[in-house]
This record gives sequence, C-alpha cells and structure tokens, in this order.
Amino acid sequence: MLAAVLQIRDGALNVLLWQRAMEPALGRWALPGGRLGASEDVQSSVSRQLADKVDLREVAHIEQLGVFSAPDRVPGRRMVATAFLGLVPCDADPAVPSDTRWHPVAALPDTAFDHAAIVRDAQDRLRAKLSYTNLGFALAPAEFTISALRDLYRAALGHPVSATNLQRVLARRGVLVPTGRTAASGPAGGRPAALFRFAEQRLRVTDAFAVLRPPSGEPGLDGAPGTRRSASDLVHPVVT
Amino acid sequence: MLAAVLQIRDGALNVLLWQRAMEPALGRWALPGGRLGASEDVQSSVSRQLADKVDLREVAHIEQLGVFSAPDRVPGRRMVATAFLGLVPCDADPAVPSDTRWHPVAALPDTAFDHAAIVRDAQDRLRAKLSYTNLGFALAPAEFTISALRDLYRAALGHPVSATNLQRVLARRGVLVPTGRTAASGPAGGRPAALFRFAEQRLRVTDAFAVLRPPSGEPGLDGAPGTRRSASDLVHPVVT
DNA sequence: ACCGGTTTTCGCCTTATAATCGAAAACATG
DNA sequence: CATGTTTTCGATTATAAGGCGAAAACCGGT
Repeated sequence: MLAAVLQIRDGALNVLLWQRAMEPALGRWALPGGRLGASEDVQSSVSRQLADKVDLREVAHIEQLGVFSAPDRVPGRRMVATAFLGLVPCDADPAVPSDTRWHPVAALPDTAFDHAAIVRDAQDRLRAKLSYTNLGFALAPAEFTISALRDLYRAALGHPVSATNLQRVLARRGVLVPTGRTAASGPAGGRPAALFRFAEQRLRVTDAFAVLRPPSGEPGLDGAPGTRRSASDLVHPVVT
Repeated sequence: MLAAVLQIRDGALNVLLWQRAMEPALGRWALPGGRLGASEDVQSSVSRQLADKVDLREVAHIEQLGVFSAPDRVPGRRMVATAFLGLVPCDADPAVPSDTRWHPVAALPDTAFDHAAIVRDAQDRLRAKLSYTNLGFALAPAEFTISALRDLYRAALGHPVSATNLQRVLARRGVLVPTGRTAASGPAGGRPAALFRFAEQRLRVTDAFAVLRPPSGEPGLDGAPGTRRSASDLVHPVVT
C-alpha cells in the first residue's frame, strides 16, 4: 500500500516523499503508505494512509498503479506493495509533516527500496493518460488560463506544448469549457486571457483514441446486450 | 493471485474457468489461481499456478490487471487478489483438467465471488490494447491470413472489422509483416490469401497514439537525460 | 490621444492517420 | 473459357492534430 502523490510545483513535476527514521533504509526517502486494514479495500486504505501526510481533500484523483512484489524488494522481510498514483492540483499547498517533502521527480534524492521505479511508473502513467483522458483536471486549479494549463502539461509531459494546439484538442473533445470570465492582464500588459475549467472532475477516456472502430451504427455482435459497458463510463479505463 | 486466461474459440472470446469442488461457492465457476509463495513475485506465482491448468508454453502474453480487495469479496475470510490477464493463441488447444472448461465471456456460467467482474476488466483491457498495441500477436497463430486475423479481432472487439483497414493499419505501424507464402485456396476457389506474421512476439505500444507530441526533434526538458525511457520500450505501457 | 510592446486568440493551411469504396488480381469449378 | 469467389490494391474521403501568422485586447509612456 504505497502512493506516489504527484503535483506540479515551480514548473516541475514533484512527488511527495518522507524520510525514514528507522531501519531498514534509515535516512532514505520513501513513498507514503502503510498496511492494509481488515475491513477496507486497498483504495480506502491508501486514502487513510495519506490522510497522515496531506489533506485528503487536496487529492483530486487516485488510481491503482500496480503490484510490486519482487521477493527482495525490501531487505529483511517479505513485502508486497500495491502502488497507487495520486494527483494534487497545483494551487493546493497542503501542510505536510516535518519529515515529509516534495521532491522533483527529475532529481530524486536517495530513495528507499524500489520506490524510484514506482515513481517512474507513476510518471509514465500520468504522461500517457494526459494524452487520451481528461486527467489534466487533477493537476489544474478550478479555473485557469490556457497558458497556465500549457505550463502544467509541459511540466508533466517533459516537453514543450503548443498552447494553441492544447486549447483546440481539449476543446474539441469537450473536456475544456470556457467560464466566460477573464484573468487580469500581466504586468507587461497583453490581452487578458479567458478563463477555462474542466467539464468534469472525474476521469473520462477520449472515445476517439480507439482505432478499428465499429462501422458506424455499431451494431455489435456481443452476447448479452446491455451487459456491456460503454467506453465512456469506464472510469479506470483500459490499459497498463 | 488470479488469472483471466482468454482465447478465441469458435469465433468468440472464451475464458478458462474451473468448477469449485469445495465451499465457499461450491459448484460455481472460478478463475484459476493460488497463493503467493515466499520466494516468487506475483507474475512468477501466477505462471506457476497456471501450469496446473494449461501448458504454460501456450500462454503468449500475461500482464497485471489489478488488485481486487473488497473486504467481503470472498465470504468467510479476507482475500486480496492480484488479477492477471493471460492470452492464448487461437491455434493452441491445451489439455485442461476435467474440472476446467473454456466458457464464452458473453455467456458466463454461475461464477464465484467477483470473478465475473474480473473477466469483464480483462476483456476491456484486451479490447483497448488491441487498438494501440500489437497485442494481436498473442491471439493469433504464428502465420495467418488477413481474413483469419480479421475474425480474431472481430471476436475480441465484439464488432465487425474491415479486413482492408485492419491490414493497412497494422502494416503501417510495422506490426504486420508478410511471410511471402500464401495459404491454399478455399473450397469455392478464390484468390489464395497471403500469409502474414506479427513482427514481434512482445508487447509494443504504437507511438502514434500519444497526442500532444513534442514539437519534432523532441528536445525534452526533463532532467537527468538518458534516465527517461522512450515510449517504445515500455513493455507494460501506460494506462489502466 | 497615439504608438510601440506584449500576450492571447482565432482562422487558415498542412500533415498524419484511419475509414470507405470499387476495381483488378488470382484462384477453382463446370 | 466463362463464371463465381475471395483476396488485394489503389484512389478517395473523413477526421483529428500540428503549424503559422494575423488580428484582438490590454499595458505604459510620450
């Protein structure tokens, strides 16, 4: 039960780590987590563990990342961990305990166990899902300009992003809606930017990323009609 | 530790289930699996469990599906299961124990616990990955005609697929290569079909499915150059 | 009030990829 | 050799993404 909680800070992707005060891996930096309780599922459990580190209301999205189970991943005793990816909007600055810090994923400190690999997987997952879902909602504030959103995507993806293209791709998919309001101009003037928000605060997959689509009226030769869920209500869609 | 092992049989997607001979859920159909050993990771473990049910050499691909952990998913005692997706090429017909059968996923029998939901997740994962990976290799024989492959995709996706389009989409991506040989004509004559094979037998993600790409030379403003893995060597890519 | 400087926004065009359609190719049978 | 069947291929259309530059909307200073 571990979580890689990511947030964009100062234009870079950061992850929440705490410094271990005991063996094994004393002094190294580790992902927050804990043991699974008897009457909770893994998702509730990880949420509960995180409550010690950050204000839970700040975590906009959380999902399973995978199971890490190499027998020797934790020296001494057998530990099988279910890892999660958590995302915090960039305008939140949750209070964290004194042993806990945000670290840029591009320059991790000395990490414990296989936690560096888990962070890499989390980053990969985030990058991929930014492409074909509305996952940006979990990184952005409630209201934002396109430029601000562009900066978030650039930090998360690790490469420059065209504001024009971002705007249109997201608008066409219906994930971005204008609020009608505008932001104040910057110090040097310039046209005031329109404010946008994400249409939904829940993960949704872009339909169009599926290739080899059904002809058109998509008759479907599945058995059990009505049993099949439509692509758009898959919350934790599809890949790993 | 459970596996939903899928195979196309008689033009429909099937899953391997065994009938429980003990409580709880006596008589119901369950996914094969077992407990994690002390010195193995979950993937090795599931492979080991499957060895009892099918010839392992027949399983062309296996990957993590997710953790199922609702406290009451198994009545009586606490069971947290890591579920896997396994795929068997359609030309294999592994010998299975007498309590084990293939069942069409469209018409599952009385299933135990939450196994029906796991099978649905497995099917969703397969459908999605057929779109943007070369995962078809795990469903198809070593050599096949486009028509045969079309039938496999149709069965897995649940909707009609154009052979022409399938051919070119996969060829353009470089996942399909002609062997040069041709199949024998059918009983009614017709032009003999060319035989193809998948270029690789390992999962590979189509690069192009990523949107919001880097400008062109993809400079990348990541830290730690060389640390980052390229999209194409992600074996278990990216989504869930 | 006007002018240069700045930032955002929008329309037009190009490119990339997928889907559709129909004609031609290659075989079997009578 | 004509006919029917199946596959293959080229040409075309459709859709989505990326690139580019002009126009819009604000600033501060002259």
